[in-house]
Amino acid sequence: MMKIGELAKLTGCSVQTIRYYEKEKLLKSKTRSEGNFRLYDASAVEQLMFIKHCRSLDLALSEVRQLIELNQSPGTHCDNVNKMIDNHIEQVEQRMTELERLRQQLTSLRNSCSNNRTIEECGILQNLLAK
Amino acid sequence: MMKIGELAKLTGCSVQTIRYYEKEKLLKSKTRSEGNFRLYDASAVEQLMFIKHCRSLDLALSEVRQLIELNQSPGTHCDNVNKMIDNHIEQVEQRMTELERLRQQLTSLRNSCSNNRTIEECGILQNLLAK
DNA sequence: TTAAACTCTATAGTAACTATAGAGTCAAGC
DNA sequence: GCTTGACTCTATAGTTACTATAGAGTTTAA
Repeated sequence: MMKIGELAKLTGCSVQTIRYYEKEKLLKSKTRSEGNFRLYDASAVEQLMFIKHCRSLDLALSEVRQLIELNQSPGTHCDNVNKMIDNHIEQVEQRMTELERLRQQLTSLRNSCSNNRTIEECGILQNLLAK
Repeated sequence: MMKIGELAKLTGCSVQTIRYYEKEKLLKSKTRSEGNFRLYDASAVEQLMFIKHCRSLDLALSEVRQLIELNQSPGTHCDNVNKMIDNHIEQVEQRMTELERLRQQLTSLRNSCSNNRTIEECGILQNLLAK
């Protein structure tokens, strides 16, 4: 059994994050020491790495919570897992489209000003102020 | 002079947002009515549209605040404006790169599962749980 | 005059943490 | 046995740009 600091080191999560996940009911320590310290076993490392992996894919904690719950019913269909990932891919693609449009707007704005101008002459500010 | 509701309608901002911008020192009403209602003139519409325009480009309110301040010194150089936009473009491009990587990972994850499987067989969960 | 529509301030909630404060626990060295 | 330092505990506030109340006061139209 290890204390929270060791779990943090093993997983690369911060101690506060682990406590936060506990508060959010994503990970619980099975026992406490006499001095009220959280104690974890190897399965906690697995569970936390699972969360970390999900987060690296930008899944929300609410989605991670759903996945953990789904994982408790091994016999049921996994359609909802597939749907979640499909949704997520769609969101990512939508955001990419938005950012591409944004990039074009910003680039065109940037091109409206050259160096060595004054605030008064600044093409960028003129554009932002227009209409 | 108009009240906050009319300003909101003219600019497409919500009433609460306008009050929030005031709190954040981005926009102040010059006077109040006898009954303590905020009163605005045409220049407030301009100022608010400026903020809205900046926000549509995803500039942070702190950056908008800087731009407003810069705009008060017409004679100085506008290098900082240009730099801000350059920085912003860089951030957008960086985020796009991240999202592209994410999209690939999610797609590959999605391909690891087909329909009509159980949670136990789910390729996605297996991947997420793996080491 | 009364009801509806509007406005005011202040406060809490959102997401996923991070960063304190102030107190308690534990292990090592003297 | 005592102290020091490293660690842990809970609780709370801060981050960003709003949104959504609550509870009170103001104004306008019927």
